[in-house]
Parts: sequence; structure tokens; C-alpha cells
Amino acid sequence: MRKETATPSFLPLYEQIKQLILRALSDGEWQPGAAIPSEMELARRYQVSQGTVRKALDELVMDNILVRRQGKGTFVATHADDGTAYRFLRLMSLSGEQEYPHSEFIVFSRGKADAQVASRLGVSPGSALAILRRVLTFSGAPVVYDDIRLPAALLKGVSIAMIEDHVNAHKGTLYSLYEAQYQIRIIAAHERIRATLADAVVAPLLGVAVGAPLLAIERVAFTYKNQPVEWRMSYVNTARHYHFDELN
Amino acid sequence: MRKETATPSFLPLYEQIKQLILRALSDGEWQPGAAIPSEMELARRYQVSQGTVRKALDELVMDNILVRRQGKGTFVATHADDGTAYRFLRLMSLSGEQEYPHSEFIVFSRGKADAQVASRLGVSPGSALAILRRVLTFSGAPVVYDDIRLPAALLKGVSIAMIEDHVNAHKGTLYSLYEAQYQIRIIAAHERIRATLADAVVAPLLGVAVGAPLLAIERVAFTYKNQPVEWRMSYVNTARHYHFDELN
DNA sequence: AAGTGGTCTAGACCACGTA
DNA sequence: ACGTGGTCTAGACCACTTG
Repeated sequence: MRKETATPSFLPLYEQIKQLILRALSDGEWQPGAAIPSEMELARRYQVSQGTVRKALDELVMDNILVRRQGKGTFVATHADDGTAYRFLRLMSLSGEQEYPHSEFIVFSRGKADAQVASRLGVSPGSALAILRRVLTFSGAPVVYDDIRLPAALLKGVSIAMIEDHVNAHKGTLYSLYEAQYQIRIIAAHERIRATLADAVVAPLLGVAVGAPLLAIERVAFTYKNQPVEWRMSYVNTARHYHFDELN
Repeated sequence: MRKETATPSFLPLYEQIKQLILRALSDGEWQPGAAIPSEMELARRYQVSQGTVRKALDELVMDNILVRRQGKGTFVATHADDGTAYRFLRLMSLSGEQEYPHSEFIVFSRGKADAQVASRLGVSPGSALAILRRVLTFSGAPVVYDDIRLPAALLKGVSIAMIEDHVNAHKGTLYSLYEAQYQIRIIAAHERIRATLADAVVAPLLGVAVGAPLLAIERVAFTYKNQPVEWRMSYVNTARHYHFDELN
């Protein structure tokens, strides 16, 4: 006799706990860098055993949403940490050394979403965007040109001076700025990589000839619940650097 | 239940179990696609609880070295499975569809390792290599040119006819060939991606003009214990495809 | 019905960081 | 000394696959 199940969805307890914790994070109950309650406290709060909480936390740690520190507690991941500040930067020098870039901001303006960006960000074509353009330099040499766009509503009252101050004076990343000033927490991103030729706009910014080969990397960055919040196009001069990728 | 181990190890038990299982895999005790003993059997074999075995298996599953199938058992991952055959292929058409390529083999020969390849593969410069060159076509159009090199000792008695038969007639990948015929199991890879211009050798093979932009992807593929066994350089025409990458 | 992986619990003890 | 995460155990029960 076959059993008929109208509701085939069986969600494990730890998965439900994970969703509850994600919602608490999304609701801002715990701020980036702060400790969340201990495993025992969460177990009492959600009326499950500590092992079940632990399994939920395991997955959130695996997703780089939380960070465990033995003896201290479990913390909300932050882009302000020195260790994780550049975790989305996959660029290395040919010698294999990881270098950290300096940002030169060129433009901060407003614009409207074209069809492609609108589709990627899940907003209507023509809706207002904040547009940020910059050059990343490594050891003084320009290597990356970024064209970065976000829904304008997310970045209210921002100025290029504020951005430069945060990123350069305080040695932060754009993502740590989003996090600290705009309650936007980037937790994942997708990248589409193609090869292209430097055009008359990008070539002088990167100090290469028109027609030089560049990586064109289109990135969409996500916050909780896989909601896209930032789109960017990066043009990378790989004469002295490479994009690194691990497969398994 | 558990006896004290004679070796004073700082490693957690589950980590030791993981290493023992990895060694058994490396020694060929269990073949790709075959089931390994059940969790209870492994617990008896290693004199630990089932939960500890489970945690070891969890990590091996996360590394794509084992695959769990509820109700059936735990299996050694294989490149022969339809589902996982192309798991290292990060190429998609611009429309977002995942396509599977056809291989056109051009050359199978022998050569000597230059300094770069020797360094990547951990062999002496000048040592014997098997060299394989091919073009991958998607929907009939050439998209990727591969220059693939392995230590010659690993690929004894191979012929281009055998390779073509395996890859095209049996719809396998190169990695499933390594696995089935040469006991080489690829479990991970690193890629370094740069932009380059098509030269006179590659351009006609990919049907592009000399000077067209291409991705140059240098890959090193690893077997158990992070031992490098294959080096390849891929040149990718991204006019109609992109390389996909996930960050978190 | 039997066997496998998947979930959940309760409790013990270890390792680490702080006071 | 205490609280935190980290490991390990033993046992119960659930979900899935196969005979």
C-alpha cells in the first residue's frame, strides 16, 4: 500500500532553526561583528537540543554568514575584519602574492537601469540606480576598472568623499561601507567572466593600449535570501595578475 | 567503547578516520562508483561510534569525494556519473544554458616538462610528459582549445583512438577516462585565469581572427592528498560563452 | 521486513579564552 | 573558575530503497 502525502515537504528541525536565525540576522537583531547568543541559549530559545542548534550554525558558518571562535562565541561575519575584508577578491599577482588594492574613485552619479542590469538586480528597467566608478591600483599600478551599480534607494545620502574616506582612510572595502553605513550585508556573489579588448574609455584608465586584452567580469552580489543588491562590471588587466578559482 | 590509541595525536578522531578512509580510497580498496561499507560497519572497523564516522563522511561528501544516497549507502564519487561528469566545466552559453561539449582530438604526443609545468606538477624539468591537444565544440562551433599535459608514466599505452572512443563514443570526459583506465582520480583543481589575444596557432582552430580576445585558463588538477597530476592550458572564445564563478 | 543514511536528543568531557 | 565552542558517545526514531 502506497502512502499518499499531500505535503511532501519535510523540513528538518535544524533547517527551520537555520531559517529562524537567518531571519533574525536579516531583521538586524544581531549586528555584523557582534556575538550571537551561545548555543545553549539558542537551544533554550528555540526549544531544541544544543546539537540541533549546532548543526544549524554549522551550515551558517559554512556559508560564511557566521564565524565561530572557540572559547569566545559565535559571531556575525563582517567585511570589517582584516581577515575577511577581501574574501571576494580573487586577484593575485603572477608571483602568487596576495596584494591589497588602493581605490581611486572617479565618479559617483545616478542613472537608470538598462535591461540587463535591471534583470540582474530584479528591479524594473529605468529605475533609479547609484553608479560608482573607480580604478583599483596594486602597488601604484592601475589594474581594475569597476563600474558598480546599486538601487539608488539603498544608498541614500552617500557622497564620493564619504566613500573615499571609508575605503582609503579607514582601509575598508566597499562591502564594509555598505555594511556599516547602509545595513546592506553582502554574503555571496556570482561572476560571469569573459575576455574583451580595451576600448578608448578603459584603456587610458588602466594604462594599456586600445585593443589590449582584458578580463570582463560581471558580478552580481547578494544579501540574505539570495536577494541581489549590487551589480558591477570589472575590467581587469591581467598582464601582471590573474583571477584565481578553485574547483571541487 | 573506544580504546586509547597508542599514537599521541592532537587530531580529532573524526579527522583521523577521514585520513584512514582517504588512504583506503587512495589504495584502491573501493573503486569509483562502488559503495563503501555502511556507517555502522566503518564504526566497528575503526572502533569509534557511528556519529564519529558520520562526521568524517560529512567532510568527504562536502569535498565531493564521496556521495551519499539515502537508503542505499555511501558511494565513491565518479566522473562516470551523468550528474557529476562535467562538474569541473564552468562554461555556459550567454543565454545561461548549460551545454555539453564534443571533443575533437588533434594531437597525442610526448614531450618534456618545461620549467613552469614541472613546477606545477611537482616533477623535474625535462621529465617525460604525455601531451594531448583538443578542441571542444558546443553545438558544432569550436569554443575551447586545450593543451593538456600529464606525467608520461601515468598514461601508459594510451592512444588517440582509445581516447576518442572513450570520450566520444562512450560520452565520457577525460577525467572519467583517467579514472576508468589509469586509476587516476581527479578530485579538485585550481585555475588561473587571464585574458589574452588569439595567436596564429589558436585562431584558426577556434575560427576567430588573430588578435581576438580569449580567456587563457591554466588549470592544475589534483588527486588525493592534493597531489597534482594534470596540467592544462585552455584558450576560450567567450564570444558566445562565459566562465561562471560563485563566491561566498 | 531489513538495511541504509538522516535527524534528534542527552550527557560527558576536552580545548580555548577571559577574568 | 567559568563560559564558550569542539568532540565523542549511545540510543531512539524517521525516511528511503530494496527484496
